Parts: sequence; C-alpha cells; structure tokens
Amino acid sequence: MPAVAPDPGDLTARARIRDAAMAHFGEHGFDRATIRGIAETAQVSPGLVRHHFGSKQGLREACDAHLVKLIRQLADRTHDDSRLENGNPITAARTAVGPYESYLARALVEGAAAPLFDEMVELGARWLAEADRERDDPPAADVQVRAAVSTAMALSITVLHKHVSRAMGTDVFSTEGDELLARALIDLHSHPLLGRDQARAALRALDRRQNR
Amino acid sequence: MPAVAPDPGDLTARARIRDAAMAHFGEHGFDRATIRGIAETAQVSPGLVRHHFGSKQGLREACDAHLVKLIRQLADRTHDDSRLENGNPITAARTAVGPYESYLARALVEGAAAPLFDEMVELGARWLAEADRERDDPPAADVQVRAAVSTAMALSITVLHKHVSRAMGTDVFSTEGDELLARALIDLHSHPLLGRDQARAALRALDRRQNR
DNA sequence: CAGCATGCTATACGTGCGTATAGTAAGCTG
DNA sequence: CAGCTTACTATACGCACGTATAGCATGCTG
Repeated sequence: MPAVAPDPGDLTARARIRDAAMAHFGEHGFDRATIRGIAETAQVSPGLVRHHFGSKQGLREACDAHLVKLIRQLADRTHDDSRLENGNPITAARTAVGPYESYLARALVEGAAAPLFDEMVELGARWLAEADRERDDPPAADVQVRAAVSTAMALSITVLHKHVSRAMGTDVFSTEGDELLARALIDLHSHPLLGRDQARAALRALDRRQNR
Repeated sequence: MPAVAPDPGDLTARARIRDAAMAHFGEHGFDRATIRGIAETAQVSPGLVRHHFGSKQGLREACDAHLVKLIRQLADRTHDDSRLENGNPITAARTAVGPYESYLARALVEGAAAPLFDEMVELGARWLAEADRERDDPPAADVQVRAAVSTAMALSITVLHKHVSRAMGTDVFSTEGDELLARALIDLHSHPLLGRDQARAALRALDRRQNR
C-alpha cells in the first residue's frame, strides 16, 4: 500500500516514468541517472520520456513538484492530526516521506527542492513558536534561524543515512534501526549538551567577540 | 594564510591539481566537474591530471585522502588543545575545515569519504563517553549510536548550508551568519526539546511498541 | 470518412568527456 | 655521454548520453 493514495490515472506511463525517475535520481543522483535507464525501469521507450517531460531537467522539475505536493498533503494531515505521539513534527515527516527518502536527500543536496526545505522550516518555525511560549528565558536566536538549523539537523539523518547506518551498525531505515535511532534522538533531545550556565558563558563569550 | 601549513613542496603541479579538483568537486559535484576544467584551474594540461592520478576516480580518492589527513591533524591538535571554548569538538572541526567545506559536503553526500565520517564519529564517541561519566541516569542508547546521530546532525549545517543560509536570510559561512548560527546552536543545545518526563514517556511508548 | 491530436517507438545526430597514446624536455645515475 | 625516470603537452579515440526527427497506431471530433 503506498503511503499516499495515488491520483486517479496515476498508473499511466507518465506516472510510471516519474516514479522510475525518482528512484533513479535518488539512487544515482541526477547526473549519473540516464533517461535510457529510467525508461527501461518504466518499461517505455526513451523517446517517450522526452515526449512527456521535454527534457531531463523538465523531468527533474516534475519530480520535485510531485514531492512538494506529497509533503504538503502530509503537512496538512499532520496538522489536523493533533494526537501525534512522535512529539516532533519533523521526525513525523521523516518517517512519512518513506519511499521517496533517497530522492529527497539527493534533491536537497543538489540544491534543488528549495521550496520543499522552506516549507519544512516554516512548519518547524510554527512549532518552535508554540514551544517558546512555555519558556521562561528569551531565546538566544530568532525563531526563523532556529527553525532553519533544526530542520537541517532533522534532515541530516535522511541525507547522511548511508554513513549513519554504517556507523550505527544497522540500517537506519530498517525497523530495528528506526528503534535505535528513536532512542538516540530521545536521549540527545532530553540531555542538553550545554548546561544553562555553560550556555550563558558561551553567549557572553560571543558578545565579547562581537564587541571587539 | 591557509588553515593548515602546506606540506613542503605543496605548490607543485600535483598539489595545484588536487586543490583545483577539491574546489571543482565541491562546487559542481563529482560528475559535473570535468578533468579539463580542473586542469585549466590548475593551469596544467588535462593529460597531466591523468599522469599523476591515473583516473578521475583516483583523483577523487586523493582528494579524500588529503581531507582525511587534514581532519586527523585537526583532531590531534584539538585534542591537545584543552582550552577549547567552543565546548563542542564537532563545531570546532566544522569551522576549521574551512575552505574545504563544500568538498566535504559533496563527498559525504555522494557516499565517498566514509573513513572521514567514521573518524568524526569516533571523535564524537570519545567526547560523549566523557560526558556520560557526569550523568546520573543511564543513556537510552549506545554511545556509538548517539555519536553517529550527533555527528550527522552537526554536519547537516555544512551539508545543507545552501538551504540553511536561504532560510536564515544570511550566508552561514559569513562571519555574521556564523554568529547567528552559534547563538542558535547554543540555544538549541541548552534547551532540550523533550523534558525528562516527556523523554521517559517516549521511551516507555517505544518499549510498548517493541514488546507488541 | 477526413482531419487531427495524443501516446508511443525507432533511429539517428552531435557532442562533451574520460581515457589512451605518442611525444618532448629536463634531471638524475652509471 | 648513454640510458632511464619523471614531469608534462598535444592529439586522437570511443563511447555514453541528451536531444532531435520521423513515423505509426489509436481515438476523438466535425
């Protein structure tokens, strides 16, 4: 069962090509992926790819657009769904992107998929703004900045999943790996690397550096 | 002044080619970068590149090896240097990799540079193990796993710097951006997203899911 | 039925790029 | 000086791939 219900008529050759492209781009990167290879996976002729998408670049843009659509749907759904036990909307998104994870990682790294990242930052900012209302001290940085940073950090597991898996000894995308990852994240997120006093000291050090 | 003193004879054509390659690979990625372009930047003939490095792949490996050497030097230095005010060895490494940052990002994402990542994880693991001795509760995950995850998270800023910069509104690699980033990191690292009780609840939820 | 758009294939073109080869000049060793 | 290695260039080969074109069914519309 796909993570998101396919559009009506989404089993057309056009859709097959798009899906094959997302798999190939994700696995090999945009440059190494070939139209011929994509066409073969989609079981169509290479010419048809061009017929539908105009060019390789056009194909990539269609993939991006499709992923953005998915993320939007996901965001809306998660927003309504207030009983998220994951606590964190970003990890929720991570798990839900599912089969397109490798494409997402590639797209982000290759500089494309900017609207997608921005969308996620926006989501994170709203969430942080809510959390800020519970705080007793003023945040040391703008919500937008903190959202950007933590979005990147959240995506890092996906983007570097290959390395993380190797270092962990388990594939992060397997159920077992997910388990380990969840525990590690909970631990890291509940044990600040910096104590309040250390943080204050660090901020003072920054101020000194700035006024110099 | 370079971040690390160049080896004697590091101004040879061979070294120039390597540096040019790191710049090109970093900027365009391995596939888009061309031997001809690299040779032009290094002001040598394309043939010389092959003469020295055998193949494009060999050139990449030489770049990786060079970066690993840099990181090792850096790690040793930081280890001796106990008066690190950054508090965190990873952020220290990040700033010090300096001009090779974009190459590092590309290499990691393209799946190469595995020993490099592992090296950083090892570094982080040692650091975390020290920090663990100060803790009163048992960590929820193995040191290795937590090290892998936090290394990835630390690298995410570098890897996704383009997106982070755009979302922040300032180039992360500029002095101003670095300032903002530092504040955001201090804030995020000193304010756990999860409280102790929330963390315990989340762990219990995980246990339940596992025993099902 | 004519006309035409749509979905699709087969084939061919052009080219940018990695690689291979041959050759030159300079320095070192006996 | 002969012989060899090292550093380097110029030129050419071959191929993989994006792109372009032409052609063929199918099905809709007037």
